[in-house]
Amino acid sequence: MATRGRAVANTRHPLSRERVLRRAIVLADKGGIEALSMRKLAEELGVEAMSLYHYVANKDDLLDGVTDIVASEIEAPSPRGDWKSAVRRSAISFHDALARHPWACSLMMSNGVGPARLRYMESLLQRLREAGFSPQLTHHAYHALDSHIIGFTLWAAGYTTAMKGGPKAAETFLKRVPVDEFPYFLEHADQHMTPAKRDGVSEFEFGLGLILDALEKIRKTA
Amino acid sequence: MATRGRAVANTRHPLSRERVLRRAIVLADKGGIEALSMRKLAEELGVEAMSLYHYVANKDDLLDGVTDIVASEIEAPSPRGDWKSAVRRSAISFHDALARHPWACSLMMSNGVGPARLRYMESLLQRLREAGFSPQLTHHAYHALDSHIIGFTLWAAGYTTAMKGGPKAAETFLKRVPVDEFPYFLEHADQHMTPAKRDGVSEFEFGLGLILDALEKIRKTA
DNA sequence: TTCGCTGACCTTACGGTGTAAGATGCCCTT
DNA sequence: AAGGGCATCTTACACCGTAAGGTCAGCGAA
Repeated sequence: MATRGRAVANTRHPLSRERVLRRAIVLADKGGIEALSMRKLAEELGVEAMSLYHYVANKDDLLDGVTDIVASEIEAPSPRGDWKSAVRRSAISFHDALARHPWACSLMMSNGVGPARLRYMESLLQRLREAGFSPQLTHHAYHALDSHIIGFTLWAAGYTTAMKGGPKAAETFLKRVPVDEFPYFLEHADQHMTPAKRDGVSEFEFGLGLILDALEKIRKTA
Repeated sequence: MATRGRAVANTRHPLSRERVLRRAIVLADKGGIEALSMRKLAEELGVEAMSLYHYVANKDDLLDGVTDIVASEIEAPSPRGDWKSAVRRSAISFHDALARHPWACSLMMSNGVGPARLRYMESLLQRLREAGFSPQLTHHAYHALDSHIIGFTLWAAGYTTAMKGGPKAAETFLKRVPVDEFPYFLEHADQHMTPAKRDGVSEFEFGLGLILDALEKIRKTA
């Protein structure tokens, strides 16, 4: 074997933290966060597991790294235009980034904030303050928005993975629920299965609009 | 050894699914969800790991079980009084249950809905419908509330675990953030560290009130 | 009484995980 | 040519979930 057992790919395309993190994202996107192990990631890179430890301190560090890359995909709110549509656009881009990488939802919460996340937070807080929100109201607005974005997307991630394997699994579950005992639950589930029974607005954007409108009202009366 | 190697505790207090699940909750409350392993749980019960498989099908089944026990701690909205305070009370009790068992947040999302969760959902949906919400608005209201409750509590869980080991770790992190570059972030962090700089309302209840008020407004105009 | 069944519990084993410690050997500088 | 740095590999350990099958107390039937 060339270079006597040393992985050949590395000589043409050496490893780097960037490359390790990128590949980790690909792996997690493909098979979920539980499919991302040091050994599998190393194999994907044509390398042994322990070699990765020259680029990440440990697995937590790796997770911090990929989480911040996902955070870097969030679009900061534009400083121009009205605050509501700027914040709405940014929130939707946050939601989209998490929808692309569903495994990142819980990491966003549990892990520390990296540089990209920090920049996003700063830009959102600044946009709110400059729109005339008080420090206290900004504080509360930030948390209301963050909770909604991550909470909703986490729900959506669980929902879509539960729907994997065709809708037949879901149907057989629903068949088991007695109609006379849980009519409203079944009505709710039905609205999920047949989009025609909902209005056009997505669940995410409805809740987002709710929060933005309520904030606007408070801002004006204050 | 009495009974020739068989664990002695069991003869006085035999195992049962209930007992297994209860102990699992105690273990998770103490050391987080990652401290809950089949082997440690078995040891806690004075038994070998494989014995647990007579009471749970596998670890997922165990997690489903404990999740539904947490769900059973949620207080259903009262059918009396105005819908807003009934739903608020119920949402707060949901938040409290998750605060008692922070590890349950993500399980609530990823795992299937058990009987207790089903009853909670039904009671909330019913309360909304009977307050005059249309099926569509009920659908959206449910998701807005759920997202806020779970999203916020998940954030709080991560925040408090990050604060473990005293506030000195957080302080040294904040010291590293340049004041001139991230003034609004630091203002926000400061509001977390010194409660006096916030108003009296908790972040959770503020966002909850926002959503409830906005829903009430829509309900009345519709 | 004794047989045999049942079912609760245990033993062993396998393939997976993260990672500590140290060996190896290429490349660059001197 | 000698030597050092450093990227990579090897080996090893403790832990994980769980498949397969063994053991034995207690009980009902003969």
